[in-house]
Amino acid sequence: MNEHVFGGKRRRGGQAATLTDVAREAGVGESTASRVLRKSGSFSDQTNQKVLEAAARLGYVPNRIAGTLASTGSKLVGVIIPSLANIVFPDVLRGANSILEAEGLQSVVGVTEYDQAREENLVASLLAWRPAGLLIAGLEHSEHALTMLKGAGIRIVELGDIDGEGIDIVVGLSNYQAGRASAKHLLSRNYRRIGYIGHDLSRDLRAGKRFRGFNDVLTENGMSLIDREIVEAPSSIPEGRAALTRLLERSSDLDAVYFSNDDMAIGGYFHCLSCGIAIPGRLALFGYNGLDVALSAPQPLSTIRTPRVEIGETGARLLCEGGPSTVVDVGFELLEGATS
Amino acid sequence: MNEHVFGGKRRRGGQAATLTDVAREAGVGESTASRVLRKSGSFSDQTNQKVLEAAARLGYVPNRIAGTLASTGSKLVGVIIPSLANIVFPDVLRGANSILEAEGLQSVVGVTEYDQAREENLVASLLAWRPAGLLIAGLEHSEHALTMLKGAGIRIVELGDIDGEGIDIVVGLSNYQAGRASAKHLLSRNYRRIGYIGHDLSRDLRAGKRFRGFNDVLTENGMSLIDREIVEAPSSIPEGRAALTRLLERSSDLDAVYFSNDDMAIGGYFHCLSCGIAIPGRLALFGYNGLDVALSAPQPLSTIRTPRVEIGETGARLLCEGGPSTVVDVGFELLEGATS
DNA sequence: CTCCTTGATGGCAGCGCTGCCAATCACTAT
DNA sequence: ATAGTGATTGGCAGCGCTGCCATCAAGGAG
Repeated sequence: MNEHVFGGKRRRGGQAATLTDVAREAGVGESTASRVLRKSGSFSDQTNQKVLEAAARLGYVPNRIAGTLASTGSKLVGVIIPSLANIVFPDVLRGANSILEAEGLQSVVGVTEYDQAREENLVASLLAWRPAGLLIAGLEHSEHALTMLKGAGIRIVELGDIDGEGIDIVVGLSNYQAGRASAKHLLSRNYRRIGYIGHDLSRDLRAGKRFRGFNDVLTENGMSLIDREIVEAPSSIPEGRAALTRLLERSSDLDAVYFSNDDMAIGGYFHCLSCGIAIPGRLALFGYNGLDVALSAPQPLSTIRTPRVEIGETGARLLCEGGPSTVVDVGFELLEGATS
Repeated sequence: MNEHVFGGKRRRGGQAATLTDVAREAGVGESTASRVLRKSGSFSDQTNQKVLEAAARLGYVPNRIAGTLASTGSKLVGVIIPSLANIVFPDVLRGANSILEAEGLQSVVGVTEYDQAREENLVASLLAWRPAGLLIAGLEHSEHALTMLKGAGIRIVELGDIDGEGIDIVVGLSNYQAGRASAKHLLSRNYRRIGYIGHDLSRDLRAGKRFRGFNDVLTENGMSLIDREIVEAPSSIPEGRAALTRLLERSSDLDAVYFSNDDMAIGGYFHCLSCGIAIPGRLALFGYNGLDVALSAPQPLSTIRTPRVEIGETGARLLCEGGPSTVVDVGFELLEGATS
């Protein structure tokens, strides 16, 4: 009765139709309507049609909140990443999302800005949604976050890094080894006066591991960095450009610079192009990530390609498959570009 | 009793503690425990402490699914964007997320890949979570999606585009006017033999509107495009580079090229650097978006800066504030770079 | 001394749905 | 005719929490 007072399509003034409404409209029981709408169990063609029509007539949108509470386990997956400011984590997210979507799962995204306290809060709020699983970048978490993650009783996938101990599933590559490989490459090309340009290493721990690997190789060969320039900011092309300018003002005799990632390195490359610094003759540049922009430059950047989309995909796939805890090393590829 | 059989911290073999457990452990009623944990209503200091300790002892994580069902309205906000493949939408997402997080809201993200059918599915699945609001890129939606959005009874914010009719709140800029401004700029610099390089216009409708604006200005001035090269793929730097190569093979006498966005334009710029094509003397380039990489290049790209993070922030803020339906034009800025 | 207010608390319905179980029906096997 | 089978259906408890209401003690006002 009242329904028609308000226009016939909705109950009480604009409130959304419920399963009960649909069942009543179709003249069937609640559970029958539920079965039809979820295509589970069995029902006749006639019933199927009646329910579907009723649902369409009422503009019914199922309430997954209620559905999730009533059944077990939600269709949400938490994704916690450090940053959206460059393309690296969007790539990971894209890979993960493509798999999750195909499995009928929805991503709830949190961004930590490389801050462990923020990460801890995000872990708590995402777990409160009782997600089916959680994807989280990196292996280092606060003690409390670790406790929550381990106690959540869901699959936890840690992404991007395998240098350390994981909780459950780990998909990534060795940043330490990537750093080592970069140093070996530069040494094999006979660069000896090497500088480093990096960003906020205390926060971007994976960049720190690369730096350590790089340094270790230098030390093992009786060498050390000539100079370094660390910016207290997230990595970016302008920061990289400014940093190389400063570094070369101090140490003009460097013959190679290792950058914390491709963003910084492309900035450096642009500086060299602007100032007519010959590459790689006068100065070699080496990056990390293998971004499009670095590979398409007039001189492709020497860098390490990381399979970011694949990391997201693999992580999401393992999350869904429910196998045993594992560590997957997706590896990396050193690209001998034209800048070294 | 049984609790201790399984380790004392959790009920029945690993299942998460509930509010009821916490209340029992603290020796208070359910509603009292609920009030303490939400810091709403009144309770004594002593009760406060008892409940908090009990919760910590049990490792209690509130179940927001149940909380949302019991109360009204969730703390989720749906965000629907077309792509994660370049930095544009991550920027918007970043802006939105920063505001939402401060308001205690969580983003549920969906990616359409510029596909309206996919968008429709995403609208349905996100609305099923009964979000507090929905942010969605663009103004063009399928008829069914439109019906769902209008009938959802929540705030809908459409982002990035104001050339068309919105549902509720619209935050963006006029892509059509941006296209016009780009054409006027090139004409004012006396370029006359202009080409266009674009990507998949039937899907990226905002790029299509820019193209239309650009073309309209040419027509109004009795001119038309000399040639165009459209790639059937998402925009990217390598595609832009390849497209300019092809375009110049066909029409070597162009004096300017308008690109569908900065990704494509940077690709073109790299091609010119590689082939020694003088910029802007021999060929002018014009893009769209004002990406970092374009502005930091040796010759800053002539382009239009779009306030992407601000669009996300403003959209999220208006969503939270609950004011009247509005259209916010955030505007754009034409950057006279060094490539025109 | 009674009435009213205030702070603190517990009980319980019910949010909308799913999962279980029982009931019903149309047939088929004995 | 009786029991057995499988497909189809409806009823209802209950997921974990919040919101409302009732309760109770401790004052303060009249």
